[in-house]
Amino acid sequence: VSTTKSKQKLPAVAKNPVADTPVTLDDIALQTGLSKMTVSRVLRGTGSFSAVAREKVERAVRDTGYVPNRLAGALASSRSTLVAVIVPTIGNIVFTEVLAGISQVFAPAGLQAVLGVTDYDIERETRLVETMLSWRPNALIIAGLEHSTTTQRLLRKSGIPVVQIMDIDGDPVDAAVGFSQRRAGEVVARHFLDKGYRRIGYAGIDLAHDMRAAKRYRGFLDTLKSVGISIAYEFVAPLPTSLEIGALALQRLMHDCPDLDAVYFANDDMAVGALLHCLRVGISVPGRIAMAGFNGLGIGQAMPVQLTSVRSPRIEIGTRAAEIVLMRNAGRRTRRIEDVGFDFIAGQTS
Amino acid sequence: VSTTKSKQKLPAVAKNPVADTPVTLDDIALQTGLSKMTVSRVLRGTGSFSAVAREKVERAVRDTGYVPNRLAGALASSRSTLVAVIVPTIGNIVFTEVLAGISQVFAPAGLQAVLGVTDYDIERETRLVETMLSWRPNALIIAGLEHSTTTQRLLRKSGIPVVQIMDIDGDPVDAAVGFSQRRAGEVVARHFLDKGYRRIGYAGIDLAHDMRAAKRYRGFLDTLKSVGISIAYEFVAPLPTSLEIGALALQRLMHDCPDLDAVYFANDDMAVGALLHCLRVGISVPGRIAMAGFNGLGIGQAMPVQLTSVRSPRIEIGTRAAEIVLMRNAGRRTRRIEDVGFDFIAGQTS
DNA sequence: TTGAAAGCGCTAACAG
DNA sequence: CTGTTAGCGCTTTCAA
Repeated sequence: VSTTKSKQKLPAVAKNPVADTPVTLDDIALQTGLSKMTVSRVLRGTGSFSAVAREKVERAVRDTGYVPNRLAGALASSRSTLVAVIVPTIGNIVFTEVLAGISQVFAPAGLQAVLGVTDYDIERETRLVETMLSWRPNALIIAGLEHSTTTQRLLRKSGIPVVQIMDIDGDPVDAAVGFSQRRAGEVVARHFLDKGYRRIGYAGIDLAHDMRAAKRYRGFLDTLKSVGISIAYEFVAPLPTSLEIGALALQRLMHDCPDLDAVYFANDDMAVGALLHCLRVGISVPGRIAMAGFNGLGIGQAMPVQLTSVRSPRIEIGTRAAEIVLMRNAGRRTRRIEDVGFDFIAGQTS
Repeated sequence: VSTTKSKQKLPAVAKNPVADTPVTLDDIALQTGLSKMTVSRVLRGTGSFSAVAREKVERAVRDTGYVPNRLAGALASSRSTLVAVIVPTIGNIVFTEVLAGISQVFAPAGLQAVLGVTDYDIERETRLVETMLSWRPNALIIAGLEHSTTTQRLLRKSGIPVVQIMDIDGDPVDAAVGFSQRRAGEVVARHFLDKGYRRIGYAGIDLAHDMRAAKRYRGFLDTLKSVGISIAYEFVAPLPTSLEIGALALQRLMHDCPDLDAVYFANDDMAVGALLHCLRVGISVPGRIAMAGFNGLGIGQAMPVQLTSVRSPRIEIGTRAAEIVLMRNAGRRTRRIEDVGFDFIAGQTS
C-alpha cells in the first residue's frame, strides 16, 4: 500500500460525502489499498491487472462517484480525445448534418467533436482556431480552404491532422473532403441555358465572407459568359441568409429588372423564401420566373413546386472527414483531396 | 534570469523551426530572459509587469508561434473557460438558436460553449454528462428537467453551476430557465375550443423520450378534458421528427378518422410538413382541417397560410442561461427558476 | 501483476 | 515589478 505523501487527506472513510474537493485517483487508491497506477490501469483497461484489483476499483468508483480528470490525463499523456470542428454557422441544417456525420463516426471510436462557430467572420475564425488548439485537440476539422495567414500558420504548425471540408477547389493545408463548388455553379448555369432562360439574375450573399458561395457564383457566371450571356442583375445581401432575405431579394430583382426569366439563389434558404413569397402573392414559378438554389435541403424538396437545387452530400462529408481523422490516428496515410461529388436536382421551379 | 533545470532544451535560437515539440512557456521565458511567471502574467494580463517585459513576451510569442496549453493552465488553476452545453438535437433550428444566445453572452466574457448532443437518448445523456464533467467545465447547461438518477447525481455532485433550460415544470438541480411546457399545450387547446373545433387529433412523437413534448401533450389533453372532450385520434412517430413524418401523420389521421376538424402537432417541423402536403394536394386549411404546431419557427410563419403556433423565446433562454452562469462565476446568487414565458401565435391555419 | 519516481505545462502563493 | 517553490491529477517509464 502506498500513499503519496504530498496529499494530506484524511482516510476516505472519514471524508465528508458532500465535500467540495473532487474525488481523485489518489482517493480511489487509498480506498482500495492499491497504487494510483494500478487504479489508472483498471480505469483505462490498459496493461494488466488482477480481477481482484478490478473489482475493488469498480466498487470504489461507484461508491465515491469518481469522475476522472481528463485535463490531467491529457496533459500527462499528451493525447486527447477531443477533435475541434470549426464551421461558419449552425443556423441552417447544412453544418449540423455534417456534424451529425462526424459524430456518428467518432462516437464508437471514443472521440468527441468540440464545435466552434465563426459566423463567417475571418478574425473570429482565427481566434477560434487558436483557442481550440490551446486545448490540444487530437485533430481539427474546419470548413473551407480559405483562411487568414495566421490561421494557415497555426494549422500548419499544429502538428495534428487537419481536415478542410466542403470545398476542394484549392490547396489544402493537410487534407480536404468535399466537392467542387465551382462546378456546382456551372451545372446550374448550364441547366438554365438548356432550358432556354436568357435574362438571368443572381440573388446572393456577401461573397467576400462566404468563399464557397463566391466560387459557385464564379462557376455560374463563367458558364453564362462562355455563351456570351452575362448576369442581368444581382442582389447581394449581408449574412446570415434567411427566408425573408430570399423573398426580399426576389422582389428587388423583379422590380428592378422586370424582364428576368430566371434567378439563381446562393442557397436553398433564400430560394425557399422567394418561392413561398411567390406562392403567397400568386407569382407563377417557373411560368413567370424560374429559380434554383443550392444544398438540396428537405424543405425545398417538400415545396408544392419542388425546388431545383444541387444536393451537397453533407453527412458523407462528415463521415469521410471523421474517418480520415481515425486513419491518421492509426498512423495511416490518406489522400490529400477527396471529392465526394454532388447531385443536381432538376426540380419543378425551372 | 532563471531557467528551469528540468528542461534540457537547447537555446531557442538553435531550435528547429519546424520541430514537432510544441513551444512552451519555458521557451518563451528562455528566449526573453524572463521567468515563466512573468511571461505567464503578461500572457494573461494579470498581476503587474513592465512595459519592457510585455514587449519582449509579445515579440517572442509572435516569433515562435506559441499557443498556450490550456490543459495545463486549467489543471493548475482549477479554473476553466469551457461551459458544457447539452441538448437533445441540433437537427432543427430550436437548439441552435439557444446556442447562439448562449455564445452571444459568453464570447465577450471569454467563456466557450462546448456542445454535446444526446439525440433524446437518456443513456447517451448520462455518458455525455460524465464525459463533459471529466473536462472540469466552468458550468453546465442542459436541456430539460428530467434525467437519469445517475445524471442527477453527477450534476449535483459536480460542484459547478448547472442551468437546466427550456422547461420550468419541475424541480431543478440548481437553476432553471424556460417556460411552462404544460401551459403551452393548454393555450393551444383553449384556442381550438374557442374556435369551435371539437373533433381534435394529435400528431406527436415518442413522448417517452421528449419529456417537454409530453408535458405539452398533457396540458393540451387536460384542457380538452376539462370541458368533456377527449382527443379523437393520435398518431405517434419515433424521433427525430421531419417534414415527411408530419405529412405522413396528417394523412394517417385524416384517413383513420375522417371527421377530424383540427390537429395539434408536437412541433412546427411536423406541422409545416403537413401543411405543405395540404398545399400540394389541395386540402383546404383550415377549411377542411385546422392545425397548430409548436416553436413559432420562421418557416411556419412564412407559409402562404401562416401557421398557428407557440413561439418559444429561444435566444432569450440562451442569453439568460449564460447570464446566470456569469453571475454565478462572479459569486452572485441567482433565482432558482426563471420563467421567460412564450407567445401564442394565432395564425391562419386555425 | 504491481509500484515508485518523474514529469506533462502551467499557475497559486509567497517571498523579495 | 519579478522570481522561487510547490503542486494541479494524471500517465510514462522503469523496476520489482
